[in-house]
Amino acid sequence: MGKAIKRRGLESKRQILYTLLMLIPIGRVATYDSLARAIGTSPRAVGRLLAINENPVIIPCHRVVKSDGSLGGYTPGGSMVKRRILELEGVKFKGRKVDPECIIDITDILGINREEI
DNA sequence: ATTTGCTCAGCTC
DNA sequence: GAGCTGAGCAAAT
Repeated sequence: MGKAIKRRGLESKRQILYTLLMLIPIGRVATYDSLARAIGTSPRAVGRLLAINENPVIIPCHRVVKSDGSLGGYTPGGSMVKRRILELEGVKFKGRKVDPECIIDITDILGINREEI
């Protein structure tokens, strides 16, 4: 399985993105950049995909934050709600930003999936 | 910590 | 086919 991504249409990327989102552990958050690199696109594209997505219930888009730890955007409800959800998940906040320790790289998840657990 | 500029991808005209 | 907008990023101040 090395290359998980192939040059498919948007469909493929979206699918993968959703999967990765669901792979993010509770109490942790991933960055747009990480996801973008994972699926082979740019951070903005990820944001766009998340924005257009219409099932926030099964898609934990709230677990995606900016590289700086800032919340970024959140269409259903706003950043306020996003922060609230994250806190509920157990994510610690450092003032206005997410605690760096709670931010994980998606590649790390894949790594531990292969070695540990 | 805050501000500015740039970049990349998707969407619209 | 060309232009605009944006759920961001990086660098500079």
